[in-house]
Amino acid sequence: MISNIREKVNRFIVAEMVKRGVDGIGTSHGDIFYSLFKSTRLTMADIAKRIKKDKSTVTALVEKLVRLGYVTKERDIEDTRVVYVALTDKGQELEPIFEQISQEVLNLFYMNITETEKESLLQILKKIHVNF
Amino acid sequence: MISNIREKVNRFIVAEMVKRGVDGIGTSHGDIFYSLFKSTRLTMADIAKRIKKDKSTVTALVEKLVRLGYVTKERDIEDTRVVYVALTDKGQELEPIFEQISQEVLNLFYMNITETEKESLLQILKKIHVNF
DNA sequence: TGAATTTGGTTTGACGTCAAACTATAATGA
DNA sequence: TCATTATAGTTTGACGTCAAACCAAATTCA
Repeated sequence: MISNIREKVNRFIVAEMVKRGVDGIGTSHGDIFYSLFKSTRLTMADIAKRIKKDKSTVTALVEKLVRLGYVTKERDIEDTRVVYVALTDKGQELEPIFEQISQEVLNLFYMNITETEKESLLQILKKIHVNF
Repeated sequence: MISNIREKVNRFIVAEMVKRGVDGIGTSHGDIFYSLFKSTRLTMADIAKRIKKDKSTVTALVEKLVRLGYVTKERDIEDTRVVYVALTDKGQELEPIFEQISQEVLNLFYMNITETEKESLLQILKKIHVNF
């Protein structure tokens, strides 16, 4: 059921994005956006850590965002190994849309769920999470 | 958190299988095994429906199980379009191992979770599930 | 200083996944 | 009967994902 919920939520999010004209990006790209909304610029390693994906995965994900014009990559001058990723204007523009979808997802997610159930759920999931 | 739990559970399962000498198969293959433990033989479409994956995905998954010697494919004689998938002896042998891992996962999953919490969790997740 | 090690990223290969196009066979209906 | 439509699977192409190998630059330390 957990797998199923996750799957459905992901599909829902992607569908909502498409509905708002944001096509070709998935929830992992969304995670990168969220990180960048909070930080203006991040290194590849930073992103990998925050979105909990392998660094090689991040290379591919960011590459796509660059291709779509949402972010830019720039090498650090001091340490030429590191690459900074930052949002373009086009990328920035997605923030309100993401915020909107995020709210929508949460509302739908907790629809018909009482506040105490919500608390309870979080508590239990947290326990399960540490079990593994 | 839900994504995270799912991910961790999957990893745990795969690791347990490797630990028991079952290497190279993932949880989706596991789903196919479970279906076949219950049904002796299934068509590709049957499997797709049960494990909720695209039929082309099933083609690939089953192909791998064939390659590893766990299942066989056989065309129906009456309707030559349909293909039956069935476990080999080597495949059958995995049943107890799967059962064992399944128990282990459940135990770990619900560790430190009371029976009422468990009930509650199921109830809430079910609600969320229908929300989407 | 110069070699060894560490660190940041990319490349490559494998794989699960889906959607769309395709093939082949069955079933339907005019 | 034969053309149309439906059904079962496979193929192909794209993509996210990881691990391992790799490259290049920085750091450490002998």
